[in-house]
Amino acid sequence: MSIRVHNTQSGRIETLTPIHPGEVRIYVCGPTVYDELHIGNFRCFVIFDTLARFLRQSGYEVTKVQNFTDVDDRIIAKAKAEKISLRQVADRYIDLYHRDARRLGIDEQIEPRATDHVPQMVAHIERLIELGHAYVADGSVYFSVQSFPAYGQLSHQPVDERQAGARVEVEAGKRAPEDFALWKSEGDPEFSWPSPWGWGRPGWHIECSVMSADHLGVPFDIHGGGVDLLFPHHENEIAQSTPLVEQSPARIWMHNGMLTMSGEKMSKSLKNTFRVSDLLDRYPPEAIRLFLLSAHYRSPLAAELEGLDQAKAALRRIENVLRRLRPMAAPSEAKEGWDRFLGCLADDFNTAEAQGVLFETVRQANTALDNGAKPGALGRYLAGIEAMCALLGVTPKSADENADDGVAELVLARETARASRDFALADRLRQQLKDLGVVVEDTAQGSRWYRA
RNA sequence: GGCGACGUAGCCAAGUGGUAAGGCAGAGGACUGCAAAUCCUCUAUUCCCCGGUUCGAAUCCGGGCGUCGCCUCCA
Repeated sequence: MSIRVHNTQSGRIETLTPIHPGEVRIYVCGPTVYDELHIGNFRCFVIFDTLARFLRQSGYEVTKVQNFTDVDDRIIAKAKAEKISLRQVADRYIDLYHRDARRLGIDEQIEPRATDHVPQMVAHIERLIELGHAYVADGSVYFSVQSFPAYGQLSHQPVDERQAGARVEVEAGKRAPEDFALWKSEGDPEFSWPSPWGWGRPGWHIECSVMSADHLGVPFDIHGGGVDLLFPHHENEIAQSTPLVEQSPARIWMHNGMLTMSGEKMSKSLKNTFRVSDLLDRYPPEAIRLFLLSAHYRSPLAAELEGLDQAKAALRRIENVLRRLRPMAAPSEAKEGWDRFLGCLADDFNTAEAQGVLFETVRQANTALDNGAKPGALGRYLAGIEAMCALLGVTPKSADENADDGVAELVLARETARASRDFALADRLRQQLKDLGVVVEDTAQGSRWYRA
């Protein structure tokens, strides 16, 4: 099955044709680690994590890189304020990222740090100067946008029309206002690295060009990130990478839409963010993933608590059907719904439509269960639902039902009481179990219980 | 001002020419000692508004209105 995705650069949905057959190489713009991340940041990471799972499932070997930008004005400001090193600030937020990412089920990936690639950045910048695309001014180096006629191709925005109404950064040394810094002169040795142009630190965009080339080779297949990075970040990445390899560094540029709050983009500056760690206190991580994947990745998604509540309820529906299915189903190679599900994802990674297939399959499985279907048929449903959940990363954790705390005995005692129609005792035992956090369900096959 | 999206039920959200997926919430019914779970039916004759193209449009075209994003740090 061919996989089609939207490429911002062409503005079209294109068939993914890996540069190296059988292998897909992805670079995702990771976080700048100056603070704890919010759920909006994670929308991007969860989307591309899920995309990688889908590609692996489709038979590709996937190499995925998601960087940490660990040098930046805000990180430096924090380090100065707290009188600690740049590295210490970055480490702190990288650790917090990992804590949240692990809980949200983000798979292992290559996670390079900008400050570990400074020599490569210097070499890259030197080459740009040699090629006449960059110039030195007062110890800083700037990319000359004028030297790159294709500038604006990604954001579809001609350079000269971009400036009306826009605040143009006035920076001494720049030859043209649209030029951007590759290397910034920096006096404080605590926050700078040696270079042919004196002590300094990398400009914003260069780290992604260098790390993607370093870890994936250029060109690579997919470059991902939030649509807010389209301009100028990705535009600048293309400008500074293309001259060295004579082609755009990435074949396909994918951009996810913003998570919004009360109609506005969620962002630190608007102070309308939810920290992932706070949400994880209230919602299971699988519900958060289900929520983040409930809209098409290119659409904006409204992050209201109500949406999370709905996702939590939807997750419970999955939990319930799995609990019903597992004891009844025979192992199965065939997976109900699976092909349709993959088809949705192959069509510009439509996770919203794919979730539709998942829940349709859930309903069919429940119907089959109600109608007393054979273990083989139930197995197909179980295998399908489990596979779909696993790909989306929303498989509910099954409670540990083996803990030796007398629950099994209580459940058994209650069943005995029910059998002798001593409902008063049965109800007392139900309450006792409930106090232990255990829910008992009576079914035709006997009592079933789980920890709520 | 420029560029780009979007506007589908109470809420979230698919669907890009053939007569409205899915989830949540709500109502009724079935099942049930209780409870839960589950199933069935119902909840948008209609997809922001107005024109146009077409046998036929939520889907294409034109014009409005509204919302959002980017142009400045930003996933």
